[in-house]
Amino acid sequence: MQWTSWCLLEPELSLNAETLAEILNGGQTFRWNQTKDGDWVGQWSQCIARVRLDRRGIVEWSCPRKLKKQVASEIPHYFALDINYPAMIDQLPHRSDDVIADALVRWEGLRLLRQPLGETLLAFLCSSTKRITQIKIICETLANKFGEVVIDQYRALPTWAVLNELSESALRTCKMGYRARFIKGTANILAEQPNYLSGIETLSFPEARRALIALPGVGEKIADCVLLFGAGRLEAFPVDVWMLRAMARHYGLEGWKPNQVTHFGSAHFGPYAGLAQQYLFAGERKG
DNA sequence: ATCCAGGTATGCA
DNA sequence: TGCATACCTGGA
Repeated sequence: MQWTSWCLLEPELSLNAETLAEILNGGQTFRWNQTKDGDWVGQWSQCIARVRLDRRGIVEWSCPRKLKKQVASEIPHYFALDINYPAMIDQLPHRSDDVIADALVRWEGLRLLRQPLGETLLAFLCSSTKRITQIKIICETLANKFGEVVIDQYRALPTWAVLNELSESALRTCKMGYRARFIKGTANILAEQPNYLSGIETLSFPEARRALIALPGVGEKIADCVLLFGAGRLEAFPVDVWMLRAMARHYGLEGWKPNQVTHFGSAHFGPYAGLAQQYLFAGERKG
């Protein structure tokens, strides 16, 4: 396959290799893999792209020639280059909170990708009690078995319409176990209510969260992940076991329940709590 | 080998 | 409302 030459992402994104790995392979997306030269290759919707750092630590990208037009127009949105990160980061309580202040330095340049809502929902429905590597394998298997070819061996994740045509046992061949029932149930609802997902974008945060939780297999944690990673709702503060550990350690919240921690997070970090969550999460995984 | 994982739904106090 | 327990199974 023919790839375009490398170009800089604009406006420029400056970060170190560890932070780039955290963005692409830290658990917000499951569709990026590192090649032997250290480049990253990833997919979202009908896009395929490569990403790497230049000598100065600035992110550059390339894509299959045939997709140049589409990827060029979508990649700025995907990497949220139109979002004013310095302004958002400045609204986090870094002046009074050394934990977040340190994390902002340690993971400078960390950001939330803006992923397609349907794909984000699918990936996180597969995520319960699974490690990142396993979630990636499930997504890859789903794409390989049931996804549409984009180019050559690259296949997109199956659409919800396609998923709705599959049997639970067909889904189980993708190594997802009991999660197949949830995907089947959700696919059924989305097929009967074609505007369900797009409608979520128009709802207030609490309403959107409730609408997601109404889907089988979606609880509070997955709903918050879908809102944060797939709907640009930066006030979402997903709390999983990692975040429970991080918040217990840094803020003395030993023994708190997940929804108590969610409440603490939004009260303490404010409208961009999800961004703070991402910084703390990176630190908890990597120390 | 065998154990457990980035949760959710369900049933029972 | 709150807390156990089952649910699948691949990969560490």
